[in-house]
Amino acid sequence: MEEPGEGWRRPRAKRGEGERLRTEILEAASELLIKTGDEASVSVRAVAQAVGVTAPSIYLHFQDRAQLLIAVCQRQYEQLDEFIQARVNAVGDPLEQLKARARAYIEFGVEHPEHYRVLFMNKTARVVDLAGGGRQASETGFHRLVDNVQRAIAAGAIRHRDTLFVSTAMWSLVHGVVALAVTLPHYPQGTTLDELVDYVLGVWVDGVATVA
Amino acid sequence: MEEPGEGWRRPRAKRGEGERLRTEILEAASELLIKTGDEASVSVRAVAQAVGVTAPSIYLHFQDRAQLLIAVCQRQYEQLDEFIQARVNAVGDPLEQLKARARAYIEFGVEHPEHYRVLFMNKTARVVDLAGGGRQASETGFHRLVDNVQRAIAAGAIRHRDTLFVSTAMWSLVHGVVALAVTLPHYPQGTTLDELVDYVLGVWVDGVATVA
DNA sequence: TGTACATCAGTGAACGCGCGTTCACTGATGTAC
DNA sequence: TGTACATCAGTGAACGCGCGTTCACTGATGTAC
Repeated sequence: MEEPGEGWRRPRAKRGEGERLRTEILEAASELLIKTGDEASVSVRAVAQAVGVTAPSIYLHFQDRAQLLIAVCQRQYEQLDEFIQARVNAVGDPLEQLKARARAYIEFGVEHPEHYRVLFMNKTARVVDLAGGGRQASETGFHRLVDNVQRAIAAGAIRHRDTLFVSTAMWSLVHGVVALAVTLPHYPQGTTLDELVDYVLGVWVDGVATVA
Repeated sequence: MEEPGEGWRRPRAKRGEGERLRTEILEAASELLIKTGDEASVSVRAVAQAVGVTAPSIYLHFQDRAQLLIAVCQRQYEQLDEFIQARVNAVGDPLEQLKARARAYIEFGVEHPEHYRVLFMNKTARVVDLAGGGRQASETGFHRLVDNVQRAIAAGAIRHRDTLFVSTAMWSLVHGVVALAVTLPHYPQGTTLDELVDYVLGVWVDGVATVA
């Protein structure tokens, strides 16, 4: 934070630099989401105050609060995608890639719990809006999984033939782990998350190799 | 509904029948949760209006809004437990019981999506509060699962020895399915939920039999 | 070099809303004598 | 059988709050002549 608390007022941007505020708003909203851990706390007024600007200024760059939140998620979604790809690309074997993908997804979710909530656990999960508006960025995530499953099937590591079907099942599995982890304070009880993930993925790859 | 809309006012209870209002409040709150599909819409005022009473009357029976919501969940939690036990008791084999349990859990969640959200997907999941206040009702659910896993291990259907560990993993699996089902409008894509559940459970019981 | 003007990045005040909660009260119901 | 009284199940009005959003505006920055 360079700004000193409540009364701070951001210096006005030079001409032509109006877009800078947009970025600052997005960053402040994202920070606020992390800090408060609650989507409801990311109000137009709170974001404006964090940036050091009055509330109506937000509307210079976003149509309304909903669009602001979608934009926040768009960014986060892209970061999730990058994070996963970096991990996956470090591995060669399709099945190992699938496991690396799952681990990366879980790690990212656990480390950005409130963003994960907004993206995948909200009543109308933001990932859906993303699929509407910024189709490209949004669909990549799941389709990369589908591709990965495809390669794993081709390599003989997965028996079932419908890639979409297997991908959906696998997403459900990892989502369950993340969703409980970001929700229950004492999860997982009596063990570590890593151990649990090892076990779950172990069971999964074993079963998926033989079940049709 | 016996009451005709907005202007309705519930006749006042006879002396000694004050507790009746408590039940009516709980029922109205539960209905409201289903109808609006949104916890935020279950406001003290909205519940009061649905019952046909003024807002302050709620405070005759509940300390505050949070306690009201907890009580709503308490009821729902008990119903979930009953529903699952009925299904499980219709089966003999421990592993089949485990599958029946999973299916029942998923079915209940999908058919009471908003209650499921409040219980298991909220930021501070209500199941946690329940564990604090009404420990008995709350802990039963998970411990019945642990018992079931224990029996399945004894029967040789599951290899891993730590029952709590395996139970946590299994809960994560089924939670993932329910959580996505109550969140994504087009889930699961290109197939039915039943088919998906069959596959997921098939993979699970296969893997769990051999993986340590 | 000077000045009138357009543009741009915001501001300040206000709107109406629904919320949880408190407080002093009312009026029907039952009870004691 | 009649009446004073306590109790109980609510009511009505008000509190202060934060919210999203709109609207008319201001004043610094750059541009044209």
